[in-house]
Amino acid sequence: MSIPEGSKRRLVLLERLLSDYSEKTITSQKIQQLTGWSSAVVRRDILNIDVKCGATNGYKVAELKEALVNQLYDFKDKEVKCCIVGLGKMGQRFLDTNELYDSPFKIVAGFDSSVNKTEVLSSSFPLHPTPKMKQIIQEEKISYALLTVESFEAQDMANLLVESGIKGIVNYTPCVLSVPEEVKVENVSLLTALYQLKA
Amino acid sequence: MSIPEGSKRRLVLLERLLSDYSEKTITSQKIQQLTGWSSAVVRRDILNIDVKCGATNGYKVAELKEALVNQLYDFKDKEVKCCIVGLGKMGQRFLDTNELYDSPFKIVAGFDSSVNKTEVLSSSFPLHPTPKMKQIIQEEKISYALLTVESFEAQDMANLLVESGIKGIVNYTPCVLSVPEEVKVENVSLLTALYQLKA
DNA sequence: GAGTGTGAAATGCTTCACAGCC
DNA sequence: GGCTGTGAAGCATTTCACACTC
Repeated sequence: MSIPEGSKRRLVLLERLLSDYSEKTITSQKIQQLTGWSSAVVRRDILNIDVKCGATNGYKVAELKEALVNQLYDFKDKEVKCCIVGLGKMGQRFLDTNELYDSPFKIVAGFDSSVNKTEVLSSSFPLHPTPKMKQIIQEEKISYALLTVESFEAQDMANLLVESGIKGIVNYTPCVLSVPEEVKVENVSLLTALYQLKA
Repeated sequence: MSIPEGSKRRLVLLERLLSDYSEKTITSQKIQQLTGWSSAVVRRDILNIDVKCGATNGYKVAELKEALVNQLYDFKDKEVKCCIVGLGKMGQRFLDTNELYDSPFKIVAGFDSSVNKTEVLSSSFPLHPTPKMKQIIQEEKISYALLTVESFEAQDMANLLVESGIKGIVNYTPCVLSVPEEVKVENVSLLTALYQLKA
């Protein structure tokens, strides 16, 4: 049984929400109040994951959260490897980020076409020139990429990532990437986000 | 006539796509190839905006793009004002960004709870302590905010933004924000994006 | 009694298929 | 002839409403 797209999007956010929810239980109405999704939608969404933890007085937060994590994400590997592609200003900010601290995700490599960048910059993980990308992604079994290159090379780098077997791309460029269906893309460029808000 | 949610999301991306498309015309099939949306969906989406520019040999790119911009966004003001809320590491990177260069959006103010930050940091736009936020957002008619504070104060700052009359928030925190229906939120935190990819 | 879990109805979105147009 | 524009059918999601559980 595959979970519908919209439902999945909400469930991921629900998991995020529960991560900093301090009560022991939560009702679908409370979730409605916090998120704006109708309580009926919330109950349907939760029906999509295989859990019975809410027969009365709302859902048990801990159980619900655990079920979400188990069924939404498949974390048999404790560590999910990521890499940065593009070490200009946009990419450099991830060199010493702690945004992923305490999460299953970990940045394990950086790439840039300019050898200058990869040699001069320093970080807690190795930096490589682009020609080594495919080899390293495959050897290290890197799952996801942060695409932080300039627009003009965004699609080329995306192609290279696809060819390397990447599973998903967090797209920091304002470009619309063309990738095969099995590769997922999340568009997070500031410009695109602002256009989405305004529309 | 209000454009459905999913359709709107695609149309914004279509506008982005056309922005760096060099041919004079484009067919729905070509768009399908580039984006993965079926050509029928593309034609339906375009039906939602009021334009007839494709009777043969595909759509005229220039006309289509113009119609998209006109009907998706309401740019009677040439400049759409934005502000940064939170001037820690996450926010500082926007102090000298050129990501919005050549776009209608412009960052015109920054806020932080620490007077230390607002006085020491320098940027091309003024930085203010949080207590002045409401006043300045209203005086300057700021439409959108980039929320780059730490998680623990994310919801409080969101509340303050709502109270100030903000129209939308680009949410760089991994928190799920509770805001009234009329305020839009785009979630672009790295962590949330990675979870969305994995689900 | 309050709130979930879930058939069944209502709605909305996507696909189909084809007439019409350049 | 190729491609759009669009009714109508098909499918998916959301809402409703209520039996059921604690």
